[in-house]
Amino acid sequence: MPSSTENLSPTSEPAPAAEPVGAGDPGAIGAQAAPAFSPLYQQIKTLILRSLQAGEWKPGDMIPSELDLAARYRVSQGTVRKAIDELATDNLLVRRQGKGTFVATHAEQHIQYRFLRVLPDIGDPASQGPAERSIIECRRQRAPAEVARSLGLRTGDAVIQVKRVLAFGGSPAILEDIWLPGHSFKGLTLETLSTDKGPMYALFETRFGVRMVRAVEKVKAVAADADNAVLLGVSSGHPLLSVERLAYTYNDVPMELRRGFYRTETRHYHNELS
Amino acid sequence: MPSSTENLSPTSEPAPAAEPVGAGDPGAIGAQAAPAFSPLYQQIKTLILRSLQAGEWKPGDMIPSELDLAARYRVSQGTVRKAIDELATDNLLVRRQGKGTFVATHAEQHIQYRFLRVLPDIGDPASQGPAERSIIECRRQRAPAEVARSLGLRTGDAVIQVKRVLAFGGSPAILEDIWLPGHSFKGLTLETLSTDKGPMYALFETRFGVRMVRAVEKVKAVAADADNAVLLGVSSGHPLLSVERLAYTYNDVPMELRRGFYRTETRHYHNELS
DNA sequence: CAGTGGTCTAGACCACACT
DNA sequence: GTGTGGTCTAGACCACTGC
Repeated sequence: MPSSTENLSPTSEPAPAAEPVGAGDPGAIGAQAAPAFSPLYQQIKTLILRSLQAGEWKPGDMIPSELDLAARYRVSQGTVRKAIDELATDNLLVRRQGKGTFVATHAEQHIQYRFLRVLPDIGDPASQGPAERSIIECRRQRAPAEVARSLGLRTGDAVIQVKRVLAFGGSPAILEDIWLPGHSFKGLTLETLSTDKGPMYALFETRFGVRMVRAVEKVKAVAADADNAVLLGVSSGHPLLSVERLAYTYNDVPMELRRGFYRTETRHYHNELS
Repeated sequence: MPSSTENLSPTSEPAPAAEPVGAGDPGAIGAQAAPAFSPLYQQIKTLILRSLQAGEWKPGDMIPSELDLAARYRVSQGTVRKAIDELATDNLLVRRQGKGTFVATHAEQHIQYRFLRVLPDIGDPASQGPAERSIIECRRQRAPAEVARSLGLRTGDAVIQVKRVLAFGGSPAILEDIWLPGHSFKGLTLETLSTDKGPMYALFETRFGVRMVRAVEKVKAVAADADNAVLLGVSSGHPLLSVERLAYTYNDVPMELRRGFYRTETRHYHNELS
């Protein structure tokens, strides 16, 4: 349990005498017509996000109670609640009644890889069992132009490339190429990846302090080329789903580019619209 | 603007003397251990949903103000607010500050077909221009087993099948087969579809009172068969994205089954994960 | 100006989890 | 029991819209 008063163990927050979060003087910053009005709860949300980025609370950790945070930021519980509500619907935090509010993590993610949108055509999601992963290669290299651009690097910067195959029930299903900024993933080796069990994104959290928060995917239908065909056990020209993913950490910083080829004869990419 | 007091023009709601929405006696219904506890705002949400289904407020309409609804349901404004908040995040309602809260609609849906997840690989979304639609056929027929099962009908029940092609810049891009329950779409003809401008789902709202609320899609990569190849202007065997959509109205009632084949050489299916 | 949604507060009470 | 999040209320005030 956290210490009773947050102020007794000051972290990076202003001292007790601090202001109630920029109260009462909206628009004093910009000289121009920028409306710049921001609700209190939004500002609180930003402060919490900052603590998340700074690693003050790590994935899986319980954050201070709403009352503690309200005292710390000098606002009412309701305002903190609204800030946390939004962070929770963004999947950055997880509320657990009676227990507390926790930093979301890719480990223990109920019963699924969090971002993997593949389901078997028939049977329940669990029927395909866990994915069997085999790393084909993991090497440090210079970023090709396109990869660099996506990751916000310069061409030639160090990146780590991982190539792997996922199989279900012994049958290869997904071939993935993954690019990671070398700077943030120093020390990632084939050995590390091979010994690890559990989602790759969970490994990123524990070993590199990188938490993937959201991602964008571009899906296409393509014909298998010779190399992919061999690795996936299909004939050349076979239709495959091409899934290109850009994953972001906090603050919309891109941290992973992933290109996957999916066999979809007995499974599909699932999506919900609303 | 709505009349000042809702009670003076009672609709289907209980008279003024009614109870405050099942207050103070939780669990009095079931004899068993069913916890059955439901927050007040959830009950309000259900009541609002019921009014939406019943057509008391139609797509595009403004619903009564929060204060009016609070009076009508005998709860505080805050409780109504929370109910509306959830309906708004579900895209069933749209809040407009200073104006009111409105029933969401597929017409005027800012600047896009609401459920079409296709974007050009390069350039901004608008660069592909509006889709050029050509209806190939529209016929009433008996539901095949699989279609009937998806739509919750019996095999052989009347359904309307629509086949159409969407093109961008004169180049065919999407071939769609659409199945609709005949019962709910009486009078839908090729003529109707051809003359109409605007999203098909908007037409469904105005002409048939059917509003699509959410949908689920299954995406696969397939090879074009002879027929599809001709209609899409590709060679047989060409990789296509197969997108199977089941769309639902209020209350999770399935109302449309749609199977699309997408050419994805210069565009992609876009998806956001979080 | 009045009417609408949006924010913020303060306090009471409920439901749940751990000890 | 104590502490946590969850619900509900009531009222004050702000921001935007349109008359």
